[in-house]
Amino acid sequence: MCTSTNSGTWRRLDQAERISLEETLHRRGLHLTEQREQILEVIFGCPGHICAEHILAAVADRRPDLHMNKTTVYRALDLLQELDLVTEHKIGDGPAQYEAASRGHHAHLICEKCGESQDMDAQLAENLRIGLYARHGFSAGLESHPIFGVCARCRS
Amino acid sequence: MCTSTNSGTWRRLDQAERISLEETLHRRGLHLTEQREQILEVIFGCPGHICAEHILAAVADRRPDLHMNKTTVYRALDLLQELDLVTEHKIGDGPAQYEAASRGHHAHLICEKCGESQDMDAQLAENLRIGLYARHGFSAGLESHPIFGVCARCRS
DNA sequence: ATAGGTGCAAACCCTTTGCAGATGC
DNA sequence: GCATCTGCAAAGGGTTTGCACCTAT
Repeated sequence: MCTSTNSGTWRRLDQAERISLEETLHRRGLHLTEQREQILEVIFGCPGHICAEHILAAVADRRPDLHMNKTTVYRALDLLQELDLVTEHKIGDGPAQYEAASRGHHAHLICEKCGESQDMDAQLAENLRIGLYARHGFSAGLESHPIFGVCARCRS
Repeated sequence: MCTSTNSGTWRRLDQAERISLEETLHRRGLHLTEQREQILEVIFGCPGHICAEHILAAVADRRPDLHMNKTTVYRALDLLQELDLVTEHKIGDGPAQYEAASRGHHAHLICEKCGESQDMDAQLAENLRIGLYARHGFSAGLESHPIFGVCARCRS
C-alpha cells in the first residue's frame, strides 16, 4: 500500500521549464511526450512524495483523455531520475516514493507508519555528516536517502 | 539479489541455549522443532547478515536429510524476531537480511557505489538517535534502515 | 521515415497465505 | 490426542520485460 494520497496543487511547467526539458531530452535523442510532461507536472506539484500508483491516478484525474499505463510511469520515473529531476525513496515495505529533486537538498525523516516526511534539523544533519566522515571516512548522502523511523504522532 | 553468501562457522546451540530456547517456546505453547533450531544455529553462526534464501541453503548444507521450505524459514524468522533472538534489516532492493540480535542492534552504512556495508559507530548512532528524538520526537529505526553514502575507498 | 515511446500481458522477485497432512509434547 | 508445525501450491504487491503498435521529430 501507498500512503501518499495528496496529489498536490495543479502545477504546470512554465514555458522556460518546458523548453529546457525538451532540450535536455533532444540532446539525448529523446522525445518530450505528453505522458512524461504530465508525470513531471504531477511530481512538481506534489508537496511531499508520491508513489507510481498515485502519479498514475493524478494524471488520470488531470487528463481523463490521456490513457496511461503504470509501465509508462515507471519508465518515465527512471528517465527523470537519470536527468536529476526526480529522486526516489524506498520506504520500508510498500512502493517507492518519488519527489522533485529540487526539493531534495536537505535531509528527510520519513515515518514508516504514516509515510509522512519532515525535514531534518540542518544542524543535526551537519553533525551527523561530520561525524560519519571523521570516524568512517563515509560521505553520507543524506539529501537523497532519508532516515526512517516513527514520527511523534505515530508513536503515541 | 542477496549479497551475503558466507554461511559462517559451523555453530551449534549449547545445552544451556537450547534449554532456554525450549523454555521460552514452551511458555508460549510453542514447539522447538528441528527446523527452528537449525535456522537459529545458522544465523548465530553467521558472521554478518544473511537472507532467507541463504539460510535455507545453509540448512540444506548442514542437514541434507532435513528437507526445508522457504515458507518455513520466513515463519521461523518472524517468530525469532518476536523472541528478540534475530533482527531484520531491509537494505535497499533485494531480500531482507537477518542477523543474531545478540550482535547488538547497530546501524549500517551502505556505500551506493560498491554496495559494501559497515557498522556505524555506536556512539555516533546513539547521538543521532538522541538528537532526532529531542528535536523532532522522531524514533529513528537506524537498526533496520541503513544510511547510504559513499565509503572511503570509493571516494578516493 | 525512423528512432523512440507506449500499452498490454506476462514474468519477475520476495514474501505471505490457505489448507491438508505430519509432528512435538 | 490435540494444538502446533510443516510443505506445497497459489496468491500477493511492486516492479520489470518482451513485443507489436503508435507517435514525435
